Amino acid sequence: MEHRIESIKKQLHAQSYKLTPQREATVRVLIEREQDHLSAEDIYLLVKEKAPEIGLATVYRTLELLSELKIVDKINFGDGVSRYDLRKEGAEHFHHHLICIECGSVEEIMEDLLEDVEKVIEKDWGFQVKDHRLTFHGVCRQCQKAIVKST
Amino acid sequence: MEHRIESIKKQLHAQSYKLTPQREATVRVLIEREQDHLSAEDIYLLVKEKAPEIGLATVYRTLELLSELKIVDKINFGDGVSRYDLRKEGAEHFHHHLICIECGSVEEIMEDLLEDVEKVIEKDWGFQVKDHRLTFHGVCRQCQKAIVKST
DNA sequence: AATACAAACGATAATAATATGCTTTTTATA
DNA sequence: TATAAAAAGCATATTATTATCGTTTGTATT
Repeated sequence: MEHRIESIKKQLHAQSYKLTPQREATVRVLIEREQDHLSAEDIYLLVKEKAPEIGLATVYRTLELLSELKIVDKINFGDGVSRYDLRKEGAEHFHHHLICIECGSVEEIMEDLLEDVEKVIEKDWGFQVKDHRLTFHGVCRQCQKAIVKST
Repeated sequence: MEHRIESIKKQLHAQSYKLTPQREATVRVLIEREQDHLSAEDIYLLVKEKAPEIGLATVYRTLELLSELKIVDKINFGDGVSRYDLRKEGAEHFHHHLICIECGSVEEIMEDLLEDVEKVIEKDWGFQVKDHRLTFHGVCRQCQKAIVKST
C-alpha cells in the first residue's frame, strides 16, 4: 500500500502535481477498493469517512487528474455513471471486464488476451494500437449454476 | 432499405411493439446514417427533418426500445454522450471500433476477431459470453502519415 | 518570521443528458 | 365506428458532471 502511494506520488511529481492530503485519501480509497468499480459519488462517500471535509468537486478533479496521468482508467458500463478503476502498476493496457447480465457482477481479467488481435489490427487495418477497451457481457459461473437449478 | 424496415417491424411485432411513424422515421435515419455514430440529440435533429412534430423524449424512448431489442447498440466513447449504432442484420455480436486519438475518427470493423478469445473466456473463466464490446484507441493510418511528415 | 504567489480546496451554481408524469393522440380490434 | 391499450408529445424533474468564485494552504523568497 505505502509503496503504491509512493509510486503514485512520484508520478504526480514528475508532472509537477502534488499529492495533497485530499488526493492521498482518494488514492487510498481506490487502492482499498481496487476490486470494485466505484463511481465518483461512491468514492466521494468513502473518502469522506477518512477526510470528512473534502468536497465533491475535489474528488472529481482528482479523478480527472489521475485519469489524465493514466493512474486510473475511467470506464463506462452504460449505466450513466463513469467508474474509476486503478491501473495495475506498470500495466500498459487496460484490463478486461466480464459483466454478468443476470446479477450485474463485474469480474476483472488481468491477462492481455488481445495480443494477436492487435497484430491483425495493425497489419490489416494499418491502425497503430495504443490501448483498448474490452468488455464481455454474458452469464457468470454462479448464475449459470443458479439457472440450471431453477429449471 | 424497405426490406430492413420490414425486418425491424417484424422484430418489434414479435415482442408486441408497434412500428409507429415516429419510430419508423427514427429507424430510417439510423439506416441512412449507418456509418455514423450519432448521439440522441443528433438523431433527434435528423428525424425532425422528416417528422417535425416529433419530441425529444420520443426519440430517447425509441432508442431505448431499439436498444433493448438489440436492433441498435448503445455505445459510449467516453465523451459524455451515448451513441447509437445499428446492428448489421443477423449480426450476433457487436462490431468493433477503432478510435483515433489524433483526429477522433471512428472506424468500424465487422469481422469477429474475438472467437478465440471468447473460447478462452468460456473455458478458463467459466463465463458464458453473450456479447462483447471492443474498442481500440490509437492512431489511424492517415494520422500516422501526417505525423511522419510533420517530424 | 513576514510577505507574496500560485496551487488547490469547498461550496454552490450552471449545464447537459436523460427520465418521468400527465394528457392527448393514434392504433388495432371488436 | 366504438373502445381499450399503447405510444406520443410536452413540460418538467432528476442526475451526473463541470465551472465558478472566494478562501485556504503551502512554498519560496526576502
